[in-house]
Amino acid sequence: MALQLYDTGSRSVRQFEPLEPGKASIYLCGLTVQGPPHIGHVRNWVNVDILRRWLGYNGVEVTYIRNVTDIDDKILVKSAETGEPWWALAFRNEREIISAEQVLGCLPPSYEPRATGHITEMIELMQRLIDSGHAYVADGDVYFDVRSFPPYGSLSGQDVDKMDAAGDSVGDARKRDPHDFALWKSVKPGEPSWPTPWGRGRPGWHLECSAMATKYLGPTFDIHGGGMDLLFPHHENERAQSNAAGDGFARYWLHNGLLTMSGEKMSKSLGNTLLVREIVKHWRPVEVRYYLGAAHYRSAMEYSPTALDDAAAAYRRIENFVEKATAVVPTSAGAVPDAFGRAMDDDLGVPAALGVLHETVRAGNSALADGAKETAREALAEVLAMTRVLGIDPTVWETPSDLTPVLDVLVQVALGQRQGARERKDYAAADAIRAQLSAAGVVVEDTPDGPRWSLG
RNA sequence: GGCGGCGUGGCCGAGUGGCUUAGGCAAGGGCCUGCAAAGCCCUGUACGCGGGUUCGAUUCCCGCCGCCGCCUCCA
Repeated sequence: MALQLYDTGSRSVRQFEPLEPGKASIYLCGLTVQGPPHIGHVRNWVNVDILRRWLGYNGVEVTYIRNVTDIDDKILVKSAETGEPWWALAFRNEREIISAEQVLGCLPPSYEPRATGHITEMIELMQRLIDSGHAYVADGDVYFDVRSFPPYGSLSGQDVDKMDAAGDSVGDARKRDPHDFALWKSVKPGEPSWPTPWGRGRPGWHLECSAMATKYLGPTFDIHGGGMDLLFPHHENERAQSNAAGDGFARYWLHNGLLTMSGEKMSKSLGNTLLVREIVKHWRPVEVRYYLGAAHYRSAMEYSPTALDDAAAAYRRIENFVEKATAVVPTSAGAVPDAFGRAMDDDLGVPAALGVLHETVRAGNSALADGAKETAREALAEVLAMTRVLGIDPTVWETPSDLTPVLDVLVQVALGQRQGARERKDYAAADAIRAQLSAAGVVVEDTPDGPRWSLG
């Protein structure tokens, strides 16, 4: 396939050539399960989901790993505050991640490894780093020696000598260099710990991703993703650990633009979060998904309810066409238009791809109006193919309830009466019926083929 | 102080050295409709500011202003 992706590592758009033709391996930094997921997190998942679906459309088999960080400082702090065991708190939030992802129609990862389940792999990696002189032990902590790895900083474009030192590092005599970071933290009273050759303790944040990515995807794999905010230090450190240990690690680094709210990054620390479980109370999940996926994945995005309303309206336009066309010229998904494919191949140009989608919808609507059935059918097949790639296929998202047939009978009775009134030219009575239905959420439209109703 | 990015018409959001009016939403006009709704057609004339390069810049270069992210946990 002709997919090109912007690779942060080389700061350029590169042809995507997987390690193994026909297959692609993707690692995404998941969440530290200190809290439930907000829409900034899901934006990232939706974008990866679209990448995955596009690869799948092109016949590429994807292995997708997204980790769960289920042990870290914040989880322990929260646990101490509330009295809920750290593992219960972590698991509760992990389950909500899975729920949020399902609600927004993301295909589940191939696997979601937990940090606490991979201590052995982390110890092995640390041992390799210590043996090769890239890590050292100090008072039961294990640190990565950044000066031993000259490329350190090049992924994120940082120069160690010009960086501010981490605030908590100043005066820390255990570190050889203030920029050294902890691979492993020695045990503190009351905290969970695991045994290592250097004493008991728990993993630092960066180590786990290297250990798990290479365990499931191999020493070298295709794509490593995550939010832009993880580039430094997290991804820089991951790459340093793995490359220093001799692993090729990620071949393409993809970074997702951040979602801001009131002009600031949406984040748990700042407290300006909008949770997935909250937003889906106000908008249908597919509309939320359309909204989150509509901007280019690398662009910054400022949350706005108005923009969400606009996105919902845009999605309904597609949905309306699919409903109408399916009733007249039913068909299944065909191939996507070339222009759509070119847009997607260009670093996942979803905005441009949506342009093609909407143009196809317009052509389809025109064809329906003109009675050009074959043209309409072709448009529908294309629209279904495109919406499937974007994960917004209306025929999948439509969830008729068991009561729909019952409701249909009742609405048809009312519509029959309305038709009678219209034929008598008693428009006041006809409109009264329509108004009553509308008040109950049943939207009635008159079409050349008779009235149709839907739940607005 | 260092690094990266952004500033497009009412809003969201693409893109390019001179025909693309990208696309969506909203608005106005029209067609259709008993009236609506949906749909279709038409309309807005935009690229932060100041220079420079060029026959020509929104698109390239320089400076400035404003905004965002990272340099500390964070998708």
